[in-house]
Amino acid sequence: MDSPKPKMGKRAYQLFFSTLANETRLTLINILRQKPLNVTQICEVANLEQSLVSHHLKMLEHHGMVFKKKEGKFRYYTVNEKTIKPLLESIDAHMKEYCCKILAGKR
Amino acid sequence: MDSPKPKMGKRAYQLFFSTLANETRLTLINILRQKPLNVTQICEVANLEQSLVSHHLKMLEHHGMVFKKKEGKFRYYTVNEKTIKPLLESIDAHMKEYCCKILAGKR
DNA sequence: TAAATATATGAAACTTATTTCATATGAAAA
DNA sequence: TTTTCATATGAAATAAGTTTCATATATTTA
Repeated sequence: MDSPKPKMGKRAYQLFFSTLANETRLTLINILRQKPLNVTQICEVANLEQSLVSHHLKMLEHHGMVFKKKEGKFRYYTVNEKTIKPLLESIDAHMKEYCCKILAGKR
Repeated sequence: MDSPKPKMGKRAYQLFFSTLANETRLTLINILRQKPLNVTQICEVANLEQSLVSHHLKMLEHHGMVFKKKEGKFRYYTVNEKTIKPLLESIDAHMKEYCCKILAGKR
């Protein structure tokens, strides 16, 4: 007996996807996938303003997609590999088939 | 040698996530997960206005997440199980750990 | 302890997405 | 062949999300 109904509320999914549905946040995630960095470093690498980066990191952290570690006056952020890796793999698989079609219409 | 860099452009991911980052579209996907339905039927089940549903189905189809099949004057929509199933599984796994935290702050 | 550095945050300005409404198109039924 | 039913679509109205700016807080260094 397989249940086609979702186990979590729609709202939870919606928040999850919304968190990733933003180019700035995806940039941050990809930067952090290489290695942990503090806010200032992230700003440099991403070439983005500090307050913008902080706002987005906060959201990512709040949704469990990155972790924050205090170190003196610095805050080091790391990506939640456990979530992000399999997720991006699922999506890559989908993209392989539909990416062109998707990107064609937009911009 | 494992590449931590993504294979697809950020933009593609962003579009992918945006497509799912909407409660109405998630509703439609969940309805279609049970079985294919035409637009009128979807409207009834979801209790949503026809034009709203059509707008969203169009986007879902455009992004390869549902398929459309003509049948007389009806248009039957089916969910792309191949994409949606593993995707939602990844997310459920993440949710199991972070859902409470996430939902606590919002609403 | 005053100045400097790192990060966070609230709110306004701005941008993008969603919904609604009116109407168009296309197929089938009368 | 007109009417009805099913679906689609453009555009205005509305809502939600993002960025910026000014400033607050916290930690170190001088």
